[in-house]
Amino acid sequence: MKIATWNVNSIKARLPNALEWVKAAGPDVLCMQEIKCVDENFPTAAFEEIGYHVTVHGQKTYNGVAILSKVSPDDVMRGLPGNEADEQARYLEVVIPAGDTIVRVASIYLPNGNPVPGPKYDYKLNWMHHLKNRMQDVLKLEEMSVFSGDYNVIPAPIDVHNPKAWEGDALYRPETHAAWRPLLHLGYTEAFRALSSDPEQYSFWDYQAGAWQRNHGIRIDHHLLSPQAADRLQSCTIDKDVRAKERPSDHVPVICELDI
DNA sequence: ATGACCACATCTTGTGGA
Repeated sequence: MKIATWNVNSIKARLPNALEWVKAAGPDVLCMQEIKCVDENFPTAAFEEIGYHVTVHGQKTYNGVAILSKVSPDDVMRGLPGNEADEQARYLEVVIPAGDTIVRVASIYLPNGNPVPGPKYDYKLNWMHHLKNRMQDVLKLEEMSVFSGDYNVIPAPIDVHNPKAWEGDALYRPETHAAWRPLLHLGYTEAFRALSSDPEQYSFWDYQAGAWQRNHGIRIDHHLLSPQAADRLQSCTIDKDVRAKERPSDHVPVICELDI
């Protein structure tokens, strides 16, 4: 089973690119972030035509997450439990039937958090706390589960072109890492780094300053796997060629393959 | 050395992204 995550930076702006990529890559599940539209405006029919079920948790102008899946999800949850007051659409969880088993998949758009200090950073850390609670509860189910998305966390110096330049940034500060590590300590495996120690592997390049051409990127799009899923992990790849397309998103798809 | 982009809203400019 191939599970992909991709921050598309507006599904309306990215529709031709997204359709082309989904057709070519054929993921079983695609977690999207920053769709930037309400549920009714998501181009559902276009993806149904190429064989996908579409589940959306949208929002006008900002944020918004969706999950495409080749099979119809059994169960859907919008928003993080215990965080019902959150106005921002950043979390969508589904249960995907897979033969005689299931895989739980969440699409995550974790807040950016800049500038620091300030309410946006407080919101980020609070959101990460709610995410940890959910991941802890899901772990108890002892299922294959995959939390995929734009975490807005650069895990380590190897994951950024110029670590010095990011010191103090909400994606890289000590408090952010202190909120990220507990997700792993619960027992989750970050798929890409579990399989590769290669440097200069990024999932985001800024539109500005020729960041793509110079490979000045950061790795912030991740898959966190429960032990049951991690035991089946076959590969995790970054589809960086997508960044060189016409009118690209600033993020590229990251795909993990599970032996299911 | 410096600066460099893109998407959205109902707008020719401000906000947000990372």
